[in-house]
Amino acid sequence: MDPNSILLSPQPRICSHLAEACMEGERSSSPPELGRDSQFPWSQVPSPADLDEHIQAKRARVETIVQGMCLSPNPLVPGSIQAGDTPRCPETARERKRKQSLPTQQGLLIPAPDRHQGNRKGGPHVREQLHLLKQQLRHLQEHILQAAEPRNTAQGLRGCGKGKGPLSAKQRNGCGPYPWASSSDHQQGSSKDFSGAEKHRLSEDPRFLPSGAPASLEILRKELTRAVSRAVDSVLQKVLLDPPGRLTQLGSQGWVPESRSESSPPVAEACENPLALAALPRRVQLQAGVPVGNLPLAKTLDSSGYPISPRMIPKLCQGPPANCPLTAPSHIQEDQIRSQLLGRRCNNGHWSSSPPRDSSCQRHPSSEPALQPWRTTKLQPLVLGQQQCPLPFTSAHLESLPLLPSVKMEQGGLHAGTEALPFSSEGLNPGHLKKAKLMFFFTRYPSSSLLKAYFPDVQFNRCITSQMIKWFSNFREFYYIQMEKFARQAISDGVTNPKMLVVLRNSELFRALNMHYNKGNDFEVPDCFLEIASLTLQEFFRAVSAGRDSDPSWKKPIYKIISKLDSDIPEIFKSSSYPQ
DNA sequence: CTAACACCTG
DNA sequence: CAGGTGTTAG
Repeated sequence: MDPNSILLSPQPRICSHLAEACMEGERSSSPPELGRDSQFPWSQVPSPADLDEHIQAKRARVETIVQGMCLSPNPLVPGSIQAGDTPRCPETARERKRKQSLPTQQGLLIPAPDRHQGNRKGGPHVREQLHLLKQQLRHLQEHILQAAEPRNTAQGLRGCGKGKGPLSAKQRNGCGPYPWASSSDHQQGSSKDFSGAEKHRLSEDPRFLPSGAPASLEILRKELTRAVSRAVDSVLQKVLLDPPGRLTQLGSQGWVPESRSESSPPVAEACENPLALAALPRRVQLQAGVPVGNLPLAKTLDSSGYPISPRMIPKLCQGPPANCPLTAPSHIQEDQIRSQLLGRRCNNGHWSSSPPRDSSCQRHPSSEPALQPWRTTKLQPLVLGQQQCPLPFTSAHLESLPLLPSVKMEQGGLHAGTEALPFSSEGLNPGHLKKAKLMFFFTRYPSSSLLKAYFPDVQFNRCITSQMIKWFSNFREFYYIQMEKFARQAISDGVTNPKMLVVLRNSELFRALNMHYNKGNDFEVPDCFLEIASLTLQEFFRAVSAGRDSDPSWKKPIYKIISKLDSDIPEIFKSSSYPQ
């Protein structure tokens, strides 16, 4: 058994890049600069003594962690490494400062396969719910209208429905006219009169308010809007989420002996189900940023890789083409070599509502048979189209709903009617934390402005902002610790080629991360995250292998690289009620 | 001075 | 995860 074959690369689904320009702007304008120390003092040589102490301490810490791992078999990839062969577990490891309670409890994962709360019935059921919600909404609407009667009779609200006036424009042209509609929504012909436009007007057009309008009406209106937003969101989420087979393990096939890593066609193929996906409404395809696989990092390896086939740059939904960083050949100052990394940006984010049917499918670009699925080093890049990507459901649409009431009406109580969502009226709640964690899959270094954009229901102030920034800092800490830990583990396991280190969904590392950021697995971790994770792991591996870790600041270069790999976050996250 | 980051602790 | 600390940079 070749110790080098670890974690084989999953055929990443293509990530879509439908990004929203807005985010782009923010990000680019204020790239996550690792704090102020962008210069990476690693060049400065600390005093020996000092350095030693420092390193010792850190190493001890990591080793402690690693040691913990030693207790659990097959740290990297289940099956790839024998339980017993973790050769050297640092004997020096003491110093259990952090209680890194790495679960390792695979027990938790076991139930995963079947664990989806049976929401797979995305079809009729959901449709019904939606229909119902619509009716209710209509009733409410009528009530409101009656209240406001005096004024808007003239406008004839009824009629405005068809004029998808204002909103239609906003409705993400290109993404389909039914922004908030679920796949099944279209069909409901009748319900159509109650289009987003109508709702939009109702909630936004001030003209509908009786001039002298009782404040209560205003409040009612907002509440209604909000409730509707949430309702729609939740329904959509049900449809979109439905992760029936996520996480199903690939089993030991997760990795493949190096020897065949490049060419042998995976036997386990089996899964391409474009059809299923095709059925989805607007599949949003994605793109993937640049393959991470061959990051030639220090080696200048092939340049083959970024094949971003032009076809891929489709203008998918919203995103102004401009952002398709796919081709980004950016050359970065110092890390010219790693430039490729930087250019990539993946945005996909999908809840892959996973292919309705065979969920357990391993992602393989079915349409691109030519690519060798196993290629650990070349993460299958862009195979375009990809029905693979199960429809991320460009929330773009949704966003318009939930955000309608941009009005920051979080004036204290008043959300009486809505029990469910814990939307905040102040401060951060668990829901926000959860959302932040999921966002971490896309962005490791969110700017405060980005956070503000994605947490519309939060009233930011210094404290809140700091707290959220702190969250991400903590997320990163955990992330990097894991990376270092696994990188060292790989080294001790005899891995020599960093390219062999790829984070797969069935790897221990992935589990650890997923457990931390996505407990419950109710979210499908985007492939781009796996790529970033793989890359991070490789970087740590290289650094440690090269003995760079003797430098007190050896991680900074890695941080810098990673900080540039944030992806765009799916629009749905902008919904204040997102994770529900 | 502040924001943001990393690192350490509890 | 929150606190605390030290650092950097604007």
